[in-house]
Amino acid sequence: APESPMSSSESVKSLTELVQQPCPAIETSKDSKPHESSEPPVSESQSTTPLPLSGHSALSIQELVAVSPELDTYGITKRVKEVLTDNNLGQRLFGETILGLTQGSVSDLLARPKPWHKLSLKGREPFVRMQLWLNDPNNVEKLMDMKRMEKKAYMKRRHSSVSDSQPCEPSSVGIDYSQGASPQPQHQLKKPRVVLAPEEKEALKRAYQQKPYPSPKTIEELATQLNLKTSTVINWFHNYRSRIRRELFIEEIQSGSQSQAGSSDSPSEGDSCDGVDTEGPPEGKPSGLEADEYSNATTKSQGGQAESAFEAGEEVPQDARSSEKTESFHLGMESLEDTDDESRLKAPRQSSPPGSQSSGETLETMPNSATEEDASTSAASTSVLTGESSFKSKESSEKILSLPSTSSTLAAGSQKANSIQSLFNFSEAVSSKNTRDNSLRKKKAANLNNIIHRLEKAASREEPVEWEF
DNA sequence: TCCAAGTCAATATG
DNA sequence: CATATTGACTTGGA
Repeated sequence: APESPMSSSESVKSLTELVQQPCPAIETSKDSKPHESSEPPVSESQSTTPLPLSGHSALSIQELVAVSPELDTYGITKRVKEVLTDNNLGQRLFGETILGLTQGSVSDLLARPKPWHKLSLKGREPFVRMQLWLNDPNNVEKLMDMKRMEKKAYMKRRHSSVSDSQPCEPSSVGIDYSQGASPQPQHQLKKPRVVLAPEEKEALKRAYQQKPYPSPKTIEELATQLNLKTSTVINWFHNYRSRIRRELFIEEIQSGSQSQAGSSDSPSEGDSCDGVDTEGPPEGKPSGLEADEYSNATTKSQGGQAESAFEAGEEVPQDARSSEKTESFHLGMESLEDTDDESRLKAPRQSSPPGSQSSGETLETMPNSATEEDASTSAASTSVLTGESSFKSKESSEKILSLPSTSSTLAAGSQKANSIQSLFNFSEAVSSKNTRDNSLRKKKAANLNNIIHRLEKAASREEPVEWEF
């Protein structure tokens, strides 16, 4: 139903051609790459292409990816989703047989595709596979067959095990865990999977707002205070950072470039914070990707404040799990730093009440590298807290760095390609919904921290890095 | 070593 | 059942 008028179709061509007809005879056996030369070592490793790969061309997917023109990841996932739902094909089947990925990964990929230019070679692979699949006239049919086969196998199995009530057939490979006895005990060999409580996540998010890249010391403290393993805290930060980054990417795609300097959305602006963060559900685009998550610390400043947010958890030695914890602390965000030594500049008392205007600049400064931590922390956190106001500096910084925005200046081969897709410019299609401006803002603020971090890191270096935020 | 990018796989949700 | 979320792990780069 949703429109999908785009005249896309052709863009696809190029890739198809690359696949279908290039490579003449040259057989392969160990490849003798027809291309240039580079990278003599590595590459092969082995098979690398367990999947069908439509018609099995002589080229490996990796090679295809390497020569693939820029693809419209968003458009591809959109079409794949359509085809799958229209034909009642599940992500699991599709993922396992076409992409070689698990259901969860497919779900993620389809829901939040990253723009092509942000993907690594590895990350592009699934998209090339999807494109290939879309180009295959029998794609659906093949998958349907697979589905049937699976069902048949399943039926067969069921049939055979009918007799005994306990189909317990460890079957499969490997040494079964034999004396498992009752499936109750033991299992602990597989780790229970940590599940962070909402309060713990909140606390981590607050910590993130203050310092996206906590020092080992800070991490240690967080772990202790939240009663979590250090590795869990580290992993959480890694995951959170990269997931926030991804959210920013999709914003980038959806809101299309459009980054007109100048006026921008002046209205609103100051207000916002105020009360409730009314997540404007007003009207929604079809595909609801509302996922603001990552930023909803929502933190409307106010009240609370001071007091390291975690103080509470401190004196509760008993096991963390299940315990509700107090949860009381209102977003006190404030440096949880003081707990440790700390000394030198104390974070400004600053509670964040109204009027607290950010400390604008701060970036560009930071010349000295040593001691970073503190300085950046306070600066960053301050701006984050005040959110709105900090924008000023944000924009200025962007200017300084001249962000490339959509960049993606193709370059794929010599422009001769002409027909090569043009996708990727559906920009204004959906205009901007300043609805989520608020959350967007927070995300950007978070991203700013990231930028600052990288700037600092590069500060001690010369070379003209390539910044793309 | 740290980090980012990709994934997996357990488990939430629908 | 299917799809979405998410802590942990794997790779590869510096």
